Amino acid sequence: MPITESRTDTRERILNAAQMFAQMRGFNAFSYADIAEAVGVRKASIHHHFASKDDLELELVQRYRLQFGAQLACVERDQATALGRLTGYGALYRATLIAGGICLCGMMASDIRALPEALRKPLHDFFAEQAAWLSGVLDDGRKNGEFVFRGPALRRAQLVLATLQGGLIIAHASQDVSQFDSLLDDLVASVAQ
Amino acid sequence: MPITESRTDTRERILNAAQMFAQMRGFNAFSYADIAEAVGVRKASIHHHFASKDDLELELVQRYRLQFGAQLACVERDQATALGRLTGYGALYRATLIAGGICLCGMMASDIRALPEALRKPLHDFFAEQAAWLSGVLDDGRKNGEFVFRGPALRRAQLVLATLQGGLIIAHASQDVSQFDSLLDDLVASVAQ
DNA sequence: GTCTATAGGTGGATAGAC
DNA sequence: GTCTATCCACCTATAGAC
Repeated sequence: MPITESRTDTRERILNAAQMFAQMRGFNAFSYADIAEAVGVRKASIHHHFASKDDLELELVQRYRLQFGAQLACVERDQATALGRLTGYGALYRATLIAGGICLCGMMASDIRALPEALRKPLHDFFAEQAAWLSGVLDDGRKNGEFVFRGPALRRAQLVLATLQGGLIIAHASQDVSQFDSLLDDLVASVAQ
Repeated sequence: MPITESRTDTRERILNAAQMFAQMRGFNAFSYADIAEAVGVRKASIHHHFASKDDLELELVQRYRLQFGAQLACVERDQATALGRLTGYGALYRATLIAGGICLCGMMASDIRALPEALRKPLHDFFAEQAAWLSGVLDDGRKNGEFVFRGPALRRAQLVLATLQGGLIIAHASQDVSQFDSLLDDLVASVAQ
C-alpha cells in the first residue's frame, strides 16, 4: 500500500454508487443528486471527476468489462472442469440478481437508444467477449466429453448468453431467485451429458 | 363503423406513441412532450386522457397483454403445427426488433425498480401467460413427435422465453437482426427433432 | 376535448471561493 | 478536490378559457 495512494478513492466510490443505481434502476433513472447522496459529497464534486454523465457512463461500461474479465479469470482459476466453469459463470449472474440488479450491460443494451453513441462499441465488445469465453468453455467441455450439443460452440454460447441475460431480467422483475436457479439448472442440463 | 365512434382515437394514438417510445428507449427516457409532438397535440391534452404518467404506464402494460394475446390467437389460427407456432412466436419478437424496439414487458422488467408498484402484478402475469402459451405449444409438439426435450414443458417454456427476451435485447443493442435470426434457428433446433 | 399559461420541482452543468 | 450558489432546460402536473 504505497503512500502515494492518497484519496483518489472518491472517484471509485462514485463509480460504485453509479453502477449500483444503473444495475438496479436503469441508466435514465438515477441522477448526480442520487450519487451525491449515496457517496456523501456534493453534485459539483462528481462533475469534477466526471464532467458529464456521458463520461461517467462510458467509464462505467469500460470498468465493468474489466471487472467481469477479472471474475472470469477467477472462475477459470477455481474451476478445472467445463461444467464447473459454466455453473460458475451462472453464479456471477446470480450474484447480481441477489444484489438487486441485473447485468450492467444487459441494462445498457435495453436503454441503448437513450444513451450516447460512444457506448455502443464497448457494449458490443462486452457481449462478444462473453460469448467468446463461453464458447471456449463449451468447446472444451464437448471435447472432453462433459458436454453434448450440436453445431458451432460459438452459436451455442450466444444461446446461453441470451438465456442468462433474459432470465436475469425476468427474475429481476419477479424478485424470484429460485426462478433463476431453475433456469440455470435447465440451461446446464441442456448441454451436460 | 358506427357513427358513435367519434374521436376517442386521440387516446389510442397517445398509447401508440407512448408504446413506441417505451419499447425503443425505455420507460424513463420519454416524456409527455415527446408524445405530444408525435401525436400532434399539447401536453395538457395527454393529461386529460391519462392524469399521470403512472396511469399511462399501467394502461400500456394492460393493453400490451391484450395485444399479445390477440397475436398469439392469430398464430394458433394460422399455424397448425407446433413447429409453425413456435417459429411464429419467434417472428412476433423479430417484428418488434425490426421496428426498432424490444418487448414492452422486457423493457418494463429491466426498469421495474424505477416504475410504480402497480405495474409489477400485470408484468408478472404477462410473463406467466407467455410461458403458459409456450408450454402448451412445446407439450403438443412433444406429444405428436415434432419436438424432443426432457423435463416439464413449462420449465422448457421458461427457458425459451428467457432466451428470446435476452436475445432480443442483445440484438437490439447490436442493431443486428441476423444475430437474432441465428438465435431463433438454434432455439428451434434445440427442441425440434 | 383541446388549448394557453404556469406552477413547482428536478435534471445536468458551471463559476468561483476555499 | 470539495464546497456554495446559481443557471437554464426540461419534467410532470394543474387551472381555467374556449
